Amino acid sequence: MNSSASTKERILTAAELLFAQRGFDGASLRQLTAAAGVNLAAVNYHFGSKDKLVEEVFRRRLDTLNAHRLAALSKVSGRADTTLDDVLDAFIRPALALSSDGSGSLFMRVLARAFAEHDDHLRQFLSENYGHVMRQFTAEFARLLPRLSREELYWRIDLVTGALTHAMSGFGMIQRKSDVSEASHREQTVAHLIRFAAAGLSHP
Amino acid sequence: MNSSASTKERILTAAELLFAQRGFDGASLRQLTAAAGVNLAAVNYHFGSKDKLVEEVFRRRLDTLNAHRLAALSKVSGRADTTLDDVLDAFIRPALALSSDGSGSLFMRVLARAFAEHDDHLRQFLSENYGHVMRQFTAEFARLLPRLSREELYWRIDLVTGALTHAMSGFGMIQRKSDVSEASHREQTVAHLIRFAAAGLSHP
DNA sequence: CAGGGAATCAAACGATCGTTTGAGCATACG
DNA sequence: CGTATGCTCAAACGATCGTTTGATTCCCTG
Repeated sequence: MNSSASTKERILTAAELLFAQRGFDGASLRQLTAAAGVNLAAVNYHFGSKDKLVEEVFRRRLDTLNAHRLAALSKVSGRADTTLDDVLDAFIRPALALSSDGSGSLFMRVLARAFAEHDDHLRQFLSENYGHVMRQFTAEFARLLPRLSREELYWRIDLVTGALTHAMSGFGMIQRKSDVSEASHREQTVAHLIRFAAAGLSHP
Repeated sequence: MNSSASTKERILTAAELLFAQRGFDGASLRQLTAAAGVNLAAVNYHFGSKDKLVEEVFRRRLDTLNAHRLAALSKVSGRADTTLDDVLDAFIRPALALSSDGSGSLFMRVLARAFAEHDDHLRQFLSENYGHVMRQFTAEFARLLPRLSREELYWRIDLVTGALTHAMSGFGMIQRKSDVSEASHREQTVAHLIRFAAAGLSHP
């Protein structure tokens, strides 16, 4: 573990890894603080409780992820020449960029766990802090797919969300071949997911 | 809890509910046996350990689910006039039938949890016992989508799996309107998922 | 009716959990 | 220099975990 980072950062990084590997319940504070190289009491001192630590793990990544998503969306939102692919790109590319920077894909696995857990408290936290992002994207999807009823649109967005979360949490993610650069591999993956999502959203 | 069922069945039913609600770690044997109305020691007596109980929860549902899937697949497999929708129907309909019979949708949530957990032991158990089903469906998809490379096919099947698991675990599942019968609502949902999956699998 | 294996029971086992405590250490300010 | 202040530390707290034990009850068979 990087001993130059602050105690809080080291805890957050170790927590992200262990939450991805063993789940929120499965990862104990003793494993976690040992991996981070800090004292057991440091979690409660700096974050208050284990639950607050979980929230901070989400906040740290989702703050930048959603900022990037909204920035990308604002560039294409409302324009007459915007395509469905443009909006999906704004949604998918920032998440994949997160997955590429070292430990980033771990966070998508943590997010997949949060979806699988039907924990009310965690869902409310995510909804309160980051629901507006989904709302903005949904509005733009609705504009580009006027043929779909609200019910139909929600259905398809939900299915696409499931597919993307599943894929980006690293399940069947095709391994990068050694003769392909990291950047071009990511570009291929983005194109891949966009094509799938666009087909699922806009099929007749 | 149904006091007429056997102790093993009552444990399995209560376990399915609590595993869906709180996860495999989060649901304790004390909560579980109390909900089932049996003694704490009954789990270890009848199943050997908590891990074995988890496996039995999967086995009970997947045995019949996969039998139905393979039976439906065998009716359309290899025929010249079989369509993609036919194969998807064979895959989706049995799962949705499971979701409809009372506590069945709980099992899809348990399955979604199993996907989110990257637990090696559980994944190996599922692969060993039920991997052949996915292999048979994959072979049939490959036959009907000869244009796709193996890599491309695996990608799309993985994305579809994520979408279906996500949806059937009851996330955004549209509530049945009171003026629609259960049977016709299920029929609509099957058609819905098939259309989405077909679009995602076969798009150009 | 007597005997015996299967099932259930209350109770306890050691281990591990999240959290709290109070002493000890560092650095910065009057 | 003395003393706040922020942080780290080992140790302990009570609670809960999965599992085991040994006695007791149940029910079938000979």
